[in-house]
Amino acid sequence: MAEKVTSLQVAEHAGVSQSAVSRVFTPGASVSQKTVDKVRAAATKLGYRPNVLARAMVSGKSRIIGLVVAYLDNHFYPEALEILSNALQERGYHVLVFMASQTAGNIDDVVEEILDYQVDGIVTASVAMSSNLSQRCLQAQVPVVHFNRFQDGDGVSSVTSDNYQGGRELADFLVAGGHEKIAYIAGWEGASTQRDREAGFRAGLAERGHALFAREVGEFDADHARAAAHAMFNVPAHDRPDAVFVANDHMAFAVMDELRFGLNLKIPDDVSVVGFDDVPPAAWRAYDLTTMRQKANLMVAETVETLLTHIETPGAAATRKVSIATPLIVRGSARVPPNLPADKG
Amino acid sequence: MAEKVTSLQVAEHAGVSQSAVSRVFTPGASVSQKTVDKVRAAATKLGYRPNVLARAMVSGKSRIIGLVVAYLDNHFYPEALEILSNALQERGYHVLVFMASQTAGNIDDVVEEILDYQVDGIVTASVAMSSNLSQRCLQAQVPVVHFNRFQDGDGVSSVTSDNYQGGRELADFLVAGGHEKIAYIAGWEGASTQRDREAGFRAGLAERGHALFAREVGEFDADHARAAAHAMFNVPAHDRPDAVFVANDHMAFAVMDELRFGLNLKIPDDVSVVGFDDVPPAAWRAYDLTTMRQKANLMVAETVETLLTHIETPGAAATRKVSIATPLIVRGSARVPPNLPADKG
DNA sequence: ATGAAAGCGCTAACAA
DNA sequence: TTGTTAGCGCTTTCAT
Repeated sequence: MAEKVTSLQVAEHAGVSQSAVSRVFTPGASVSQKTVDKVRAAATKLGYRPNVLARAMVSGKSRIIGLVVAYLDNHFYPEALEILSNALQERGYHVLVFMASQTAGNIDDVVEEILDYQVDGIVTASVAMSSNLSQRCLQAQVPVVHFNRFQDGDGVSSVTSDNYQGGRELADFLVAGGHEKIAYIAGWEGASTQRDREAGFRAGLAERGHALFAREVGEFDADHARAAAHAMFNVPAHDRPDAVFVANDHMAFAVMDELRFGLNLKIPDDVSVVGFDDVPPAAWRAYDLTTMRQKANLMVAETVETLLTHIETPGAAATRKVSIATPLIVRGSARVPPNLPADKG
Repeated sequence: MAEKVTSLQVAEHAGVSQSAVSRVFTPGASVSQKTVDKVRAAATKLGYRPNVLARAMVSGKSRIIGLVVAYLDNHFYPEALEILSNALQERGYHVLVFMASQTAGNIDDVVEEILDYQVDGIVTASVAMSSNLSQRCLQAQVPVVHFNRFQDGDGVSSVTSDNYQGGRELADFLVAGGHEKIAYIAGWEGASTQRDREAGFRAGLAERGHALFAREVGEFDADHARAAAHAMFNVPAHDRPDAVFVANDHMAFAVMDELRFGLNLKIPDDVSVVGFDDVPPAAWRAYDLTTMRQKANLMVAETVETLLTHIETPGAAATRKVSIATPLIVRGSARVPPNLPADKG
């Protein structure tokens, strides 16, 4: 029936000092078995549990990680969030969510708010930070890891896929598949993922004596992507690409729908489509999308590792820029090079 | 360069008392404009921001809402989470995420952990709580709202769609469409949403002189659903249903894929498929799924409203059981009754 | 309107 | 190993 049980009450019940109670609930502390027993008994009886906030105040460790995330409609992020939250939970941390509207200025306010909660660390998912802001976190001693966004300079770590190499291999794959008119539908131009994927893709094409045949911008948004596809493909057959790399799966689905149902093109007979991410719907039979897989669990593992290292050895750890290889997942949405068997992932 | 600025430092800089600083940052407090100016100036200069945790300790209000969520793969939940987090953020609250593994016992531990953070309220998304646990929250004075799960008794509020009525209208729709052999693929049997949708569906069929032709269980899981569809439809044509209601969209996509690509059936010519939720992929042309829309934003709005009412008027507010109507979204995956024009939602 | 003083519940020296 | 004593940074009486 008690509304709030404190360590002091437990102490009185157990006939020990308040600090004894504290020690019982502090992993590495020195307490006799007898004290432990008495305290545990009293605690259970009263329903006592340590107040995390009070602990945070004095210890300076809140065991809260702030997560800044911009949009959850691309299924890659919910997936990552689930893995991240689970991984941190196992290590005794929890995720406090902050939605950052697309608004540029907004992100600054959001970070300030996060800092107000005395978080032990910050993960930004697909959100760039002004170096001004990075400074602020640095001086507040709060380590930051950019997830799925590369940013150089600053003292911030980042974990990304090797987007450049991924783009390049996609170019290889399409050229090897015998395509001649290869196009690209870009994501939001402010994103490092977009930049790197495109740069790698162009480099790959160039290496094999090709160049981009057409290009539109999809902004990482389904509606924009659909419009981009329409503009790109609603042209005389001669001007129409025979392959297109769409900068992420989320857009690729909209593109495929527009091509098949809007423009009556056959995939991959009339046009090959490849994406990037390998989110769950990519494996659905209705899309069966050939794509580069972003290994979400590996990316999260590196993120957690980096963050906790910085938290637990303050100042000591160097900023890391982790880049993770993306395996090509060959499915049915793109014509396959003769010697490469399709593998239904 | 300062690492942590306290109100005391600001006070010294501004030449006022520490409590004056506190008052400046407390909305309804009485301070002279002069003091406000001095303090604000000093605060800005030093980069001071109030420590939310310290404030929480003394005021008893953490402005943290604990969210328990089980899985994010059904796109309905990320969507809801995004709306929820934004709505709370606007009201000055933030969401602390706790993943509850499917494990039954786990949920108890998770709730205890949440309570440790002195949250002001708890939202459970599609997670049931033992009444034992509800008690615990009640006595801790922490209001709980079940999102998308109905639970009677206890002192917990809940916000759901009107799943019973939704199921019933789906039955109406399929019968009116001239279907004779109507089947159902169930979700996880422990879920109130599953129970209510099925009960409503059966009632609707019965009212019009029909009965369930076949039934399988999909557990709200794509793989199970696929297997269920296979078992249900891989039979002689005579025994095959001509319509199926799948308990949520997430499963319906897997079912559609199995029917079309696994068993070579035409939708809706050979079989009509309807779902529940209206998650984004339902509108994708490759699925074009007729479904009942769960109004996520309305559900979230009610959840927030309920929760904050309980938080701000402790004890006073009555527990609410909100139920929200689900409009039928008619698309192309089901044969349409003659007099009802298809509306491409 | 303002300052002094008393905690919120806890951890971390410091003695003993 | 244990108890005593300071605070962590803030809000909130209570005087003034």
